[in-house]
Amino acid sequence: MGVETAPPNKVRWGELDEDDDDNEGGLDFLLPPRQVIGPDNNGIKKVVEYKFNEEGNKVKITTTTRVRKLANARLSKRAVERRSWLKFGDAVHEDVGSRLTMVSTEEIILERPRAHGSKLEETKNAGDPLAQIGKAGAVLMVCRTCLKKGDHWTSRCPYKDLAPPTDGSIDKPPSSEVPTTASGPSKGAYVPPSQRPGAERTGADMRRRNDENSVRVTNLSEDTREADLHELFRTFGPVSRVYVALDQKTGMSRGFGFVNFVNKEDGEKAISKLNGYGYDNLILRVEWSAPRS
DNA sequence: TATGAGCGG
Repeated sequence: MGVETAPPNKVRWGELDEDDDDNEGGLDFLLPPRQVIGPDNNGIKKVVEYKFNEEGNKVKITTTTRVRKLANARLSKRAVERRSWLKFGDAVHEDVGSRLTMVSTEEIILERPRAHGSKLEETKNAGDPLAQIGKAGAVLMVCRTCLKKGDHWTSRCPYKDLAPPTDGSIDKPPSSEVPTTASGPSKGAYVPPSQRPGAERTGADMRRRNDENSVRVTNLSEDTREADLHELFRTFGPVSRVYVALDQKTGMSRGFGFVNFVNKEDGEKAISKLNGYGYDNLILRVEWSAPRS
């Protein structure tokens, strides 16, 4: 009386004792005791027990099981703390500890970007405050070279090779001690060799993108490298960039590439000389490239 | 087979 008992049907299978399969016969006292080894660090638990089988022979039974790692001992302090948090949302109706993970059935609408200025966008976004963000973003795009707003990034400035804006233009303090790139190198400021007056545009500068005078080369053999293309095309004049399209996954050449010439005439020459030229067993196709979208 | 990668304030 008054003894606390576990509620019926609330027994967890994992806590069940495994020796509820007593063999009738009552000879079990003749057997060595049951041994439990582990669980070890990998959660492997071994149970060695002895029984009489149906023919009355003594048999040894070894059971190896993987047990769940004992929870709180391995949890961080923070994780233990989290367990006492109040449940919220749909989970308030859940029993404590009944579920660690909730599956959200909430519907999440994802906006599909649409071509700018398409009819659908115009009508759908009318009066939608979120739609204004895109326009605000355009205003944030201010070229640091020519200061034009909403047209291009600094790296794409059509005037990037021309003189930078002079002092006295917008937003500049009249007499500033602060060295600026816009007003040319200040005394003693480091200027990379590639940017010193008279420096030739080669090597490292080739990475710099310039879509002008871009020549597309197709039907390249798969082992053509950018260096090979450069060798081949540089004979016509200074080359500002060489690119061989590679497969993102395999790293293999996709068989085409681009060569940018500093001077348009050199591109013309290259096209007229190299288009149809046999290179590595293949006939090259060389033509002006369409600007990339 | 065939028109490049990535970086933003």
